[in-house]
Amino acid sequence: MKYEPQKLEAKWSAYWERQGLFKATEDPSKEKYYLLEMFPYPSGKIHMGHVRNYTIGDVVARYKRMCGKNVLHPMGWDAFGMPAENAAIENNSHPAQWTYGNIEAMKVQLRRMGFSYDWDRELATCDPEYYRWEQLIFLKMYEKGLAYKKRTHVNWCEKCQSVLANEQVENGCCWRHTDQEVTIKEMDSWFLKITDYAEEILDYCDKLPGWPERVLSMQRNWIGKSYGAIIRFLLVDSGEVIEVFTTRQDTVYGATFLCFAPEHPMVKEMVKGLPKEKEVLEFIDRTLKMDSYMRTAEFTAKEGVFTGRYCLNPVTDEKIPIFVANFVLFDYGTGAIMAVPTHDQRDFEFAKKYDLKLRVVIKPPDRDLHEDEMTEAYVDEGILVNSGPFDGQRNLGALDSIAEFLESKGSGYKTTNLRLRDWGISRQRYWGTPIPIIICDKCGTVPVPEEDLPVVLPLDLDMRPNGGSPLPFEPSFYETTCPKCRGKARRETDTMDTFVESSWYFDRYACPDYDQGPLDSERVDYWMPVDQYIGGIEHAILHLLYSRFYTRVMRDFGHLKVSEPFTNLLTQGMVCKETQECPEHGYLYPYEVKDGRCVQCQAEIITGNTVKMSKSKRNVVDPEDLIERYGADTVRMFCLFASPPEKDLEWNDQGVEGSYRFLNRVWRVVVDHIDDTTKVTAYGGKEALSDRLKALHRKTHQTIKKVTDDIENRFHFNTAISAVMELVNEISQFMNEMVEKDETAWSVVREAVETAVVLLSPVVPHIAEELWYMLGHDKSLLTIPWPVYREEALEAEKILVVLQVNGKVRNRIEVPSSYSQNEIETEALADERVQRFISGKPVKKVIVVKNKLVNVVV
RNA sequence: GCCUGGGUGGCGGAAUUGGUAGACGCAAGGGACUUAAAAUCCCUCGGAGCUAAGUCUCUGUACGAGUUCGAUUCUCGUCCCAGGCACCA
Repeated sequence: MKYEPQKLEAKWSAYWERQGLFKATEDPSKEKYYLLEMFPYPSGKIHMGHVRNYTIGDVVARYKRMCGKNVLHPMGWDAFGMPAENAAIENNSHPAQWTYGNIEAMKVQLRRMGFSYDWDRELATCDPEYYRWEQLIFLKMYEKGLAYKKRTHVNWCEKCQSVLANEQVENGCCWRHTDQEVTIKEMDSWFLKITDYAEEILDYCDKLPGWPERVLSMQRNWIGKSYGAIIRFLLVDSGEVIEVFTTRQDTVYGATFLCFAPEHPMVKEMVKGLPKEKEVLEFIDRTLKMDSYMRTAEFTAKEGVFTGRYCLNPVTDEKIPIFVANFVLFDYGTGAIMAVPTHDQRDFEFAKKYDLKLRVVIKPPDRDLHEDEMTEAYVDEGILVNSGPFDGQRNLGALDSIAEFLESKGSGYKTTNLRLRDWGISRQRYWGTPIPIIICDKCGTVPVPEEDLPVVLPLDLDMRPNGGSPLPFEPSFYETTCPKCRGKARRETDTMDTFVESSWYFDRYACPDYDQGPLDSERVDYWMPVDQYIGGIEHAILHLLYSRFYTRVMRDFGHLKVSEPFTNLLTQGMVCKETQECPEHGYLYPYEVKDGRCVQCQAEIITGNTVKMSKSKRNVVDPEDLIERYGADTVRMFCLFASPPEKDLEWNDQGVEGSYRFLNRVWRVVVDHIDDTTKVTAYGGKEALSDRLKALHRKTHQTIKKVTDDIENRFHFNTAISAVMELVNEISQFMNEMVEKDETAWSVVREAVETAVVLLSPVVPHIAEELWYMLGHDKSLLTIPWPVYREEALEAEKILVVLQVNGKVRNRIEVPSSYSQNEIETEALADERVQRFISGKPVKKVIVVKNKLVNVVV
C-alpha cells in the first residue's frame, strides 16, 4: 500500500469537520486553553508566512486538546483595508465582493492544510454585525473623552490618500508603501487617548513574563518615558509663561537661549507686528514644507531664526533670546526647549552658528572647562559650577534638589514625559468602519445616537478612479439630520484605522453571535485572556500595543475583566528564500529557472541573498503547489522541522523532499508489519523483556518525555520531530535485525509504532490519523490522551560514564547503574586508558558526577 | 549613539541546571539491489597529523582574557551580524 497524501488528507479533514471535533464550548468544569494566531488579511491566497504561523498554532492546539484542555482555536478575517479598494478599481468590482470572494478562497486553503479551527466562530471585521460594536465603543470613548477630534499636524501618505498614525510611519515612509515619504498636513483628525493608559501599559511590561524581551523592550522604547522637569520662563514685556520640558534641569543655570518648534502657536503671537515677523513666518513656512523625515533627520543642519523677543532665565534672571528652530519637535514635551549650548551638542552647534552665549555649568571632575576653548558640548557627568547654591555638587546628584528649588520659586516642577502620542485613527478611506459622528453647523460635533447604530458603510456606490474615498462624494451617505437640533447635518466621512478592528477581535471570538452588546461577559470571562498568541514580529508595536490599550478601555467599560489580552506571545520568524535574478529579465520566480538558467533567454541566473519571501522579489513558493505535490502534512512538517519557530525559516526545496521521505518512512514502518502488530496489544510494561526489547521500550518512553517537554515548555518542534525520527530509525533498525518474533516482541514494537504515530499527530495529523486507524483504532487521535512516559521504563541497568583526565575525555565505560560513587571511582581509576594518561603522576583530586562522568585531576 | 537579540561543520540546526560539541535532517562521496534508472537500504562525512591497524594524537563553538577539576553554556573586554529607537531636550 502506498502513501497517498492527497487522498487520505481529504478523507480525514472531512471526517474531523463531520464529527465537529474542533468545536469549542464553554465548560467551566474543564480547564480552558485559548490559542490564537493573528488573523489574516483576506488577500485571496495564503502564503508561506501564514502556513508557518498557523501550523505552529495548530500543533499547540492539537497538543493541548490531547492533554485534556478545553481548547478555543478560532479563525477570522481582518477584512477592512485598502487593497480591497485598489482591487475593486482594477477589476471594476466592489471591495465587499472582492473581500468575501477572497475569504471563501482562503478558507478552502486553510481547510486543506488541516488546521483545527472552530469555524463556527469565524468573523469578518467588515461585517456590520462586527463593526457596529466598535462604533458603540467609540461613542463611549467619545463620551469619556477617550476619543476626540483635533486639528493638528498629521502624517499623510499620498499613496494611501490618507492620514497615518505615528506607529505606521517607518523611517519617514509609509509602513505599507515603504518608498512613499510621509508628509505633514494640518487637518482635523480623530484620536484615541492611548496616552491615558501609557503608564499602566508601561508598568505591565514588567508583568508579562510570557512575552519575548525584545517585543517588550520595543514597546517600552516606543512609549519612551523620561524623567525631568517643566521649567517656566517669563516672556519679557508680556509676563506670559513659556514652559519647557527638560531632563537636564541640572543645567538650567547654563540655559542661554530658548527655542520653539516652528509649529508652536505662541510663536506667531509673539512676533505679531514686530519687524522680525516676516522673517520668522517665512522660516516657519519653509521648515514645515519639508517632509518630516528630512526635517528631523540627524544629518539635517540645525537652523533657526531669532524672534526678536526675550525671556528670563528663572534662576539667573538673565534676559535670554528666543529662537524658532527646525530641530525642536512640536509634539514632544511642550514644543519648546531651553538651550544649554555648553552641555548639549545640538544646542552647541546652534549657538556656534548664531554666535550665542555659552556658559559652563558642569566641569569635568579632573580639569577646568572654558567656554572659548570648547569645540563640542561637555555631556558627561561632573561638578556644578556657576550654579549659585548648587556649586560644588555632583550634577546628577543635584537633579532632584534643583527641581525642588524651582518648585519652591514657582518656576517649575518635577515631572515625566512620554514620547508616545495619542493614536490617530482617522482614515480618509472608504473600506473601513465609519466613525459614528455627525457634524452640525449649529451643534458642532454630535455623536450618532446608540439606537441608530450601526452606521452602515453603503455598498452600492462607485469607487473613485483616482483612489480616494467615495464617501465624501456620496450624499446618500453623508446627508443626514442632526440628532440634537433636527437640522441638516453632515456625517463624518473618515473611517477608522483597521487596527481598531484587530484590537478586540480576540474578545469577540468568545461570543461571535452575541447581539446584546459587544461582548457577552460570561463567555468572555471564561475564555480571556488568550493563553498563547502567535504571530509575526512586525506587529511588535502596532497591533500589540493598540490591543493592550483597547483591552484596558473595554475593561474599564465593564466588558471584560482582564487587563492584558495575551498571556504568552510567540513571535515567529519570517519565511525566507534566496532571490534569483536574470541579467535580462530581473527577478525570477522559481519556476522561471531551469538548471540555473533563465527559461526565457537561457542566461545564467545570479543567486542573491536569502531574504523574506515577497512577490516583489519573486522568491516565493506557493503553498498550493507544494500541497498538490507532497500533501499538507509534508508542508506542515517542513515548516516546523527546518528551524525553531522564533527564528527565520530558510526555505529549502530539498528539505521539503526530506520531510516527505520521512513520512514515507513512517508509513512503511507501520504498514510493512501491520499484520503482526495488529495481532497483539501495545506493550503495557508488565512482561519481562530481553535487553534488546528493553532498549526499544526505553527509547519509546524517552521519546515521549523529550517530545512532551519540547512542545510543552519550549515550542521547539524541530527537536521534537528529531526525537521521533530517532525513534523511527530505531524501530526500523530493530525490525531489520529482529530475532525474537514472539508476541511480547511484537507488542513492544506496537507500542513503539503507536507512540511515534501519536507523538507525530499534532504535526502531521492526516497521516497519523490514517495510520492510527490502520492500527485498528476507531476513535480519532484528537480524542485520545497525550501519552505519559513511565519513569521505570527509562531506567537502565547499565550507565555510560565518561572518563576524563584533567578535563579531557579519555574513555567511556559502562557500569551497572547500582554502582555507588566509590565503586564508579574505583572502576575509573582502574581503567587502562585512564592509567595511561595519569602515567604515574600523583592523583590530586577525583570528581565523580553520579551517572555521568569521572574526572581525574593529576 | 542607546536598547534587544544573535555569532557552532559545506548548509538548516542540536547540546534544557557548567559535565561526551556537532543529535536530527539536507547536501556531498562510496557501496548494495536493478538490464538500467528511480525508489530503498548500508557506510563515510569539523579541521590537521600519525599509523600495519585506531579503543590513536592534537586542535576546534567570532576573538582575547578570567572563574572552574571541567566553559558552546558563567564573568569582563573586543569584533561582527540582525532588529528596534534616535536632533526626544
